[in-house]
Amino acid sequence: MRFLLIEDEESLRKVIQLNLELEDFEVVCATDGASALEKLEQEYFDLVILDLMLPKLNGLDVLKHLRLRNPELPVIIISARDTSSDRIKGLKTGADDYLVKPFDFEELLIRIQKLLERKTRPLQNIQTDIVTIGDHKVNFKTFEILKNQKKIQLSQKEIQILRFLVNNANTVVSRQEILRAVWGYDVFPSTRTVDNFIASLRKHLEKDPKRPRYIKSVHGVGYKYESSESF
Amino acid sequence: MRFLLIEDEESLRKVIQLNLELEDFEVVCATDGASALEKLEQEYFDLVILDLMLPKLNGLDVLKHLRLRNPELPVIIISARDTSSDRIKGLKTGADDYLVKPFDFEELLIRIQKLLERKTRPLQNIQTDIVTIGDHKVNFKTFEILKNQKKIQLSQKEIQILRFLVNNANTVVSRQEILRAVWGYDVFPSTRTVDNFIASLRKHLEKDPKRPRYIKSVHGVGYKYESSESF
DNA sequence: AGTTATTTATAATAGTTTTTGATAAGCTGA
DNA sequence: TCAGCTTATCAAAAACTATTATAAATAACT
Repeated sequence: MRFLLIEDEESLRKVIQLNLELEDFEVVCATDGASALEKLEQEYFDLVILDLMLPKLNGLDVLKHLRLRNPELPVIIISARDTSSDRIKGLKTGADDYLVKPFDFEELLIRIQKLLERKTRPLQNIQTDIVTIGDHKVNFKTFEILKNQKKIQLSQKEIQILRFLVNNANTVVSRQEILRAVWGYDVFPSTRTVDNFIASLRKHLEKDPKRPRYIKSVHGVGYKYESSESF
Repeated sequence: MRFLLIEDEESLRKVIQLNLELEDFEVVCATDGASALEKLEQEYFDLVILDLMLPKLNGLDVLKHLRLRNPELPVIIISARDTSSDRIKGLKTGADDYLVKPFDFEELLIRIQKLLERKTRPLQNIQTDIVTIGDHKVNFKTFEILKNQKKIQLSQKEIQILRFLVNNANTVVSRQEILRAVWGYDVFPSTRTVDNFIASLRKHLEKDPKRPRYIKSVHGVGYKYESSESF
């Protein structure tokens, strides 16, 4: 689990980070609103801990911006402000929980656990081994595509990327998400690499790779596998 | 939706009950721990609001009993006790949220809504990701507009601005607010840029872009998305 | 080791989106 | 009504993103 901790005050940040790491969470920190948004665009996180009083861009604006792209990501606000209207404002803007400073680390931990418990990705993880895409049949078990009696072998990375796209059918996924899903957390090649694999998947699957019917690009965001109608 | 409100102090109980009923929830009350447990055995509830200081059987014990039978039922504790260890004890015993008295009714309502949302998440999300605007359907997940069987891809900024407008339906938002929410960083383009995106959204969504029905201009202030259900 | 296939990087080109600025049109209040 | 300010529209420039081909690095196989 990877968290983004957005907190400008150094001592508190260090304490929270250390404690979360002791609980075996991976913690990335940001110390102001602008850099937090940058990280949110570029990396994947499972949960965000957000201080409201930040330099450059205040916490609520960070939250608004984040929610436009990512309506699901669990966000816990930590703030010294403790009036009812502060809490209401935070929750209304889209935070999942609001914790008043100073707080016990244990309470933060419990609230984190409660949020993560609920986060499950249902439907999309049902894995079938053979998927029909147009007039091709993809066998994820044997790494083959069957196209009018002809078999084509896909490579490891090709099939993994295709699997990820198919699992998230009709949803736009960013190159970062693909990298994380296929390569894992640590060592990434560049996002251009993803483009190359997309190109070769299109060569295999699309009648006209220049006008893809199934693997679509979404400019500025990523790619999307389109199966049926998405409405 | 049927709630069980467990609170012995009459005036507070009445206030909460009345307000929840105004929100169209059905509210059943219990005034002590024993009768609360009895009701929980015999009737169905979608959510429980639980005061901790109760005659006969204290709130935490009620919660313990309840959880044995019903590990999923959302429970919100309301309590005058406000130390960290009280809150931790409550949450650890299995409450989903903990609200300190005195509280604004609005905050209780928001927290209730957040809990109920999560319960029904899978289905509800599909609904909130697709919004109908006139005879168009906007899919915020795929960045598309469906307009008599035709799909149109929206750009990133277009969809984000539209989402912001829709999130703030029937409220006037200034260009500055749009810039802050969508661009976020400290270097902004001019507010004219917003006008351009509004124009292109109108081109997509409005029958007659010169006489917009949904995305209205409010002279001197900004724009307002007027949802069809506002009257 | 040598050969082949796969994966990653790079760079030029093509394609889109975003921004700007100029001008026209629209509102508002004295 | 008219002056002064706000908003709409358009086209062109700038900024950014995707695709493609090609080549280098790595791994896998015989």
